[in-house]
Amino acid sequence: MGDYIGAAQIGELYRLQWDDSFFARDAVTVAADLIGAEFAVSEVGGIIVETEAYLPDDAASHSFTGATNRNRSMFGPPAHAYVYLSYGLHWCLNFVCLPGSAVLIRAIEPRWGLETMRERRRVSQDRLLCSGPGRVGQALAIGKEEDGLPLDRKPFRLSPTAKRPPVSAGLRVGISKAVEHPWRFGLENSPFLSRNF
DNA sequence: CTATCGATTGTCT
DNA sequence: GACAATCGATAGA
Repeated sequence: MGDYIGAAQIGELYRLQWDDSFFARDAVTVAADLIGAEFAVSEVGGIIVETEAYLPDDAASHSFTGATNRNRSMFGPPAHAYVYLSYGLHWCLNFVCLPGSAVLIRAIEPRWGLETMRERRRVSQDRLLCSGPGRVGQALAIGKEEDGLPLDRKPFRLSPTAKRPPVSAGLRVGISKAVEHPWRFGLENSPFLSRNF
């Protein structure tokens, strides 16, 4: 537990603390603060460039109607993974924040393990390796086994950036309920976004 | 570039 | 039985 001070209060000298206290906050704030962070699974990964927040009181959230077998880890401790299967095909990764809330990792700028990612993804351009939540799951080999694992230990590596990057905000993608909230965040003008803002 | 559509299966009503 | 926090292919402008 630490003395994390919100980014808004101390500007560029933020993220003094990178532990449970970072995630035990409003998921919308966490989603914005994660842009620019380094993230890897077994040494394969890069820079988080796109996220979305999902809240307990949010009709688009898997947690909206309460705890079930699928969303159990969303109600577990913060700073753990929540992994679900999307459309019966794509494994998607979230970081759990306060109970019933999480941040979906939507895109990563590939930086480490590029060859491994290319073998797993088999796409023509590197910009397509991790530009979408399902693509992130495939490139980083996320599956059911990662559901509920703590983020501060292997196979994960997560670390802050030295300074706050320019962040864009917009509407969340691919949902049919609670569409009006601007809870999607991205690294401004990044070529590795799932789509532009 | 945008629009549309099929794939595929765990989960919940 | 319906639906889904998606993706890739394809057709057309």
